[in-house]
Amino acid sequence: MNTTIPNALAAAAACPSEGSINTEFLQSLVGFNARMASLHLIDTFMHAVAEHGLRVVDFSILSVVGHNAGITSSQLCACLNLLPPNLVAKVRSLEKKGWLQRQPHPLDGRAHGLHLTEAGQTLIAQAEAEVQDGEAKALAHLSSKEQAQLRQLLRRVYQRS
Amino acid sequence: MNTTIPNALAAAAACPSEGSINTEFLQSLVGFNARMASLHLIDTFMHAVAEHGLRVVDFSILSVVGHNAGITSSQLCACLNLLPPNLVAKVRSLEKKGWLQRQPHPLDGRAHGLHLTEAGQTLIAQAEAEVQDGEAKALAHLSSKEQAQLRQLLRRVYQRS
DNA sequence: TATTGTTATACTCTATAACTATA
DNA sequence: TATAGTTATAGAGTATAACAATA
Repeated sequence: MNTTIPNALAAAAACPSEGSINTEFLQSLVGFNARMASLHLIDTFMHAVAEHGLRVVDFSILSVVGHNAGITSSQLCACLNLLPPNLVAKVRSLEKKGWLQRQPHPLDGRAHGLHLTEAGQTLIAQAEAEVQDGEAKALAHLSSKEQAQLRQLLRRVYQRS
Repeated sequence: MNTTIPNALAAAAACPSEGSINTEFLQSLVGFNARMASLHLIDTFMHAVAEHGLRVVDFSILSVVGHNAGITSSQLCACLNLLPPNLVAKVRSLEKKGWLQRQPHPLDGRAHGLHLTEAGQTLIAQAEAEVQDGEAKALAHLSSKEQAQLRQLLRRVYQRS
């Protein structure tokens, strides 16, 4: 007998259609959802900071230095989850662009204190406002209570756990 | 007059100490917190899957293919946020290791349906259990209600926003 | 014409080992 | 001996343009 049509139908049934893809397991993982959400959000403000010639990490560095004048590289690495060798080039390029300065550390001859220049302060003030604005738009469908809840839960995931 | 000591004190005061670093601005961003949380969580189960010779993305690929036999590369790319050229080498290496198979697509001559081998099914079943277990331990300090809340909020961030 | 999968390629990110200057 | 910063380097991740085969 002719089994061509039934087999074809069975084969077609075995092909997940566009909307029917099951990602149930991955979606059950907080880690997967956190990664997808961070990619989505970071993508939104990557374009904003890119207009200033900044990468996302550059933005984070300038922001932390701006709020912590004199911070050292190793302290920056600790709070941004960076490795020291990978920070060197970043600092050098931000210095070259006139936004960051390294000054001798007053208490430790091995270290350098990081400081923003005036141009750096102007830049980061504007960039922070833009980033804040961009995130607000990307999260407009969540209430501010939900946003606060989300921030707090995420912080508890990675702090002293 | 001697201003050495006061200046040194002023300089020392300008050096943020270990615990006093202000990351208030970054912590106010959901995107920053999501990224830190995802890095933390993914790090915990990266070691688990690495013992099977898998990267995190390899794990995601095998898991999705396992739950969606016959899925195409472009569908995989869409749901895992990958670019087609970067999937090619991944699929090839998983095929070479005997966990994945490409079969001619029954309805579209351009495409291939992806399927797990028996070895792939065994592997992913074990890896999924290990990953689930690892995440449960990493999130043990959050109640299951809080974990569910977190998952749901994160999903709303990146889905149809 | 549009789409699937692919090659080639470049750039960025991440990680490790080893060195120097100072503590 | 330990730590801050650095160099060199390797490997993984991410991005774009261009092409062949098929729809």
